Amino acid sequence: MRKADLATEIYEKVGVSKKEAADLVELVLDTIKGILQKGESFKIAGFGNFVVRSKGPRKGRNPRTGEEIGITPRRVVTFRPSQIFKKYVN
Amino acid sequence: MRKADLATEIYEKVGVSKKEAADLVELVLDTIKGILQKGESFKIAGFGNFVVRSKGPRKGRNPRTGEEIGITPRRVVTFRPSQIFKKYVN
DNA sequence: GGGGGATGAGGAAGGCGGACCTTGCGACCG
DNA sequence: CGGTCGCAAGGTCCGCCTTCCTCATCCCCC
Repeated sequence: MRKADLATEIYEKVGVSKKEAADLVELVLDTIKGILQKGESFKIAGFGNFVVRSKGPRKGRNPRTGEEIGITPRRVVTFRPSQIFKKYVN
Repeated sequence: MRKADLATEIYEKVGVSKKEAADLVELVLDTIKGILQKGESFKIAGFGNFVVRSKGPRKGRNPRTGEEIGITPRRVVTFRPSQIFKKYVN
């Protein structure tokens, strides 16, 4: 399932052209991306929260050589799914 | 930042009414939610992937009593942010 | 637009599962 | 065609997950 497939689903749901569907998908996602890039968390009831978290330094390693390397502190975007997803246990 | 704020941002970006903006936000998010609820992963280049993962049984506990409780296996929706978010280290 | 009812979300304690993170290249999406 | 993603191995550390109550949000209707 990719972005194009999402556009298709929306195209089938609503009476818009495939291009319009693709455009608005792009618009919404891009807007969310912009919000997160500003470092701001983002909550959607009945869906989940995008939370920007700060991670401290850590040790990683070069997967090829196995050499240890320091991982710099950074901000990461995490997604906390809504409770509703718990229903889909199986 | 909440869903209503996202609608406002989109309203400012594009020449649509606030209600229309809210509607299409709802539509896109709801569609994504539906995809994930079907247990299907969902990739968006330059944004991130929603991956449905299966989690095995585990032990939790009642936070009030401290009593141990078994956690049933389940499917969870995780979000793997795109590489582009790594740029926003600080 | 504002108020009220209803639904959803967060937090607390603590242990452990598992996700993260490194580099570089091949593959594939866009 | 260009840019982005996935994967490889392995250790560390983080955040998940329980229950229940409170608060905020949200939706609806006037």
